[in-house]
Amino acid sequence: MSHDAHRVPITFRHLVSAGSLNASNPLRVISLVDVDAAYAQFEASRLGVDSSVVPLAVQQWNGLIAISYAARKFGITRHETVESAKEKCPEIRLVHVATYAEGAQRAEYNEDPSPTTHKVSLDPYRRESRKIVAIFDEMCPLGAVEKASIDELYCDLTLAVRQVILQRFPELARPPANSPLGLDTPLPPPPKIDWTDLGYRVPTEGAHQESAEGDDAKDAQEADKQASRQEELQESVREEIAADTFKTAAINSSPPLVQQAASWTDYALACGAELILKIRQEVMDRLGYTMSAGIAPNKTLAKLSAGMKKPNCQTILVPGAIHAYLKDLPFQKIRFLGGKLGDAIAKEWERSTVGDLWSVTLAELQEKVGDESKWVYDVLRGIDHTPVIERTANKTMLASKNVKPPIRTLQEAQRWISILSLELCVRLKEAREESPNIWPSTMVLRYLKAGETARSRQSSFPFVRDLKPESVAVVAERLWGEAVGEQMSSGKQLSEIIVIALGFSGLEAGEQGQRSIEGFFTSKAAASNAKVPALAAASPPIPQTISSKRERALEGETMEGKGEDGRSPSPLGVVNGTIGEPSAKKIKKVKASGLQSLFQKAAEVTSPLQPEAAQPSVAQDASLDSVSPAPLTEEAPSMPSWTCPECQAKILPRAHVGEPGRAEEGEDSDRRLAQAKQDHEDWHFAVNLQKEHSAALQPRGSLGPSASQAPASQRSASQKGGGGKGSKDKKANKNAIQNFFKKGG
DNA sequence: AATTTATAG
DNA sequence: CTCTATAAATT
Repeated sequence: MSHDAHRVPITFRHLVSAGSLNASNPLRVISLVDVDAAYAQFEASRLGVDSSVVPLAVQQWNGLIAISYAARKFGITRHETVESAKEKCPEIRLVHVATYAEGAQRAEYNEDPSPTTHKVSLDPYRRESRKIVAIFDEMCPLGAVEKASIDELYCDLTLAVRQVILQRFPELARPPANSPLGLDTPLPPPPKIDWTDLGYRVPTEGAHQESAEGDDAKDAQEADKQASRQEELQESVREEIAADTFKTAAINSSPPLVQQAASWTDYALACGAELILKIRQEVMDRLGYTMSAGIAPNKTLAKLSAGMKKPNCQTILVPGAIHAYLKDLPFQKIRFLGGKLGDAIAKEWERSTVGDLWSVTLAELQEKVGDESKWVYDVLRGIDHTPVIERTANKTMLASKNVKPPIRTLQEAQRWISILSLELCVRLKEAREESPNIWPSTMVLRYLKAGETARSRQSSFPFVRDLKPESVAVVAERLWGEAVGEQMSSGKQLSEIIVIALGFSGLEAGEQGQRSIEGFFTSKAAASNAKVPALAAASPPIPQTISSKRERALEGETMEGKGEDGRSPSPLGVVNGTIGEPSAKKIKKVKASGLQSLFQKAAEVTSPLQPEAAQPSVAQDASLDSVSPAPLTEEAPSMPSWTCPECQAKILPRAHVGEPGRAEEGEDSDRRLAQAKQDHEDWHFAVNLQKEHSAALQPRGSLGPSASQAPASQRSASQKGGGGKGSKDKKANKNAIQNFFKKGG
């Protein structure tokens, strides 16, 4: 499937236009990075052992929740019991997660915690996670960093890559002066790429490739077949460990591998790989953790790629490799197809690989999966426009406990509530170190009675600068009382509560927190309680509604409404502010799952420029221009000229030239002015991009092996203890930069 | 505000 | 697939 011929040429606009900064840009570069066996590495580090060599597992009660790669070689897997693991590897180092004990002020590594008295704590891992995220934030100043989980994050490297390309090829900032197509002039042929050290490349079709890295993953997998020959296995594994072990695959040197880039897309991905390599090295240097990464044109493919070579490897998936790779991939490995949706599809068509489903039409898909169909259809073809959302802070935090034995009395309830309250308190406090103004608008108490379904009770939660566990507990107990209190208050114990959870939601970085906070006080002012208003008077005057409705609306439009796409963003969060979405809804909705929004909105955006998979894409860069609504809304439609706020240049409507396939019935000088403005802004964009100094990604000599690390001096700024403030400023600055680019200057 | 659903280690 | 966490839709 050599569809190169069909592919739309990559133009200057794609490289240089702020307006082209959308999910369809062929130079889009996304990465998913995850910490290898995260908890195991974290614990190993804490204990001063090398988790790549020492078989180690993290245990939670009697189960294992993380297995070091060294331990995996013994065939030990997640969800295995401690006993079973010891059988497979008698010398395995087992570490129990930290726990909160009654009366303690914080989670600790207790000797032998019991589920009857302790509560598991993942706090230490969240802390490490934050450190890692901070490094990414620091080193990806131009792109969004989205924390996907405690050990995974996405980053959008598109801008950083553009910057690198423009630094290396300054002449690309402007199309040739005499080019009639202007920004729509195709870029010159792409340069060569030195793949040395950039990671494993998923083989492109036809061409048999060698891995630039070791074959660690293969070795790692190899031992996974256990059964009766456990002894031999242990033996062989030991030898293996003694012999070589963990090559620092991504860092080792391999014979130079220089190739002509198949396209600028490939070159861009290679640049992304350089960046990720450096960040991974930085994380290794500062924190000592290995990570695996995928570098690809979108989130789905980046995630798949990251899983291909582990641990400590990064994988690059270029367009030319997508088709062959997806063809035989079990489709249920695709993100979000691993659950019920995937099962439903598998059952309906009795297929298992992505390629198997290529023959299913969109219409057929719609019949069975309704609103998700477009997303599914696209993702099966390697297309995924979901944006990387700048988000490193959580919106909710929940501390839950499966209580054994079940709670039967108020005293027992209070005991667990105090522990859960403490944990929430600790976590909120730590979250505030990063976002000082963050506070939860709501507190939620969830509980599960034996044999029933979960229930919950919630109420608004007041802002308190110096939050104490007791304060949290007061609210929690009130909720408890409302929920089940009466039944057991008088000592008569009824229902058995087997799960109790306490959480915060509506966690918002008070950007303009002041206002919000004031609003809270003024609206509920009443409670004349000085410092700890509502809390002191726990029961009666708790504010009913902090109604963050306006804030949500605001968030939806301000932040996400823009998306990366200028017109139809598909943020994970926002579902309502859908743009024009008339048709999509009518189809029967078999699933009605929470994925719909995500899918359908992402799908909405057609992606003619998508370099991915079998897309016989059709040309129409035109959309890029229509993407700039800004000038139209902010200026009088009839305005014959526009003055650049940046340089005061007076811009006149663009002359009639170029714009193939776009020759509408002219007359709209407005449109041409908008174009001219866009071009002008693009120019600023390019210039600024060239000026900007990327701390992380320094251009390395044309083709040589990765050049020296960016001098620490250049990026030092923050990082030290007082990280709180520093990282905040950093983030603000970053947002400013991003906004600048999004608005086109 | 309450409840349910989906997903993922 | 023990438990824990998160996001979001529905009502």
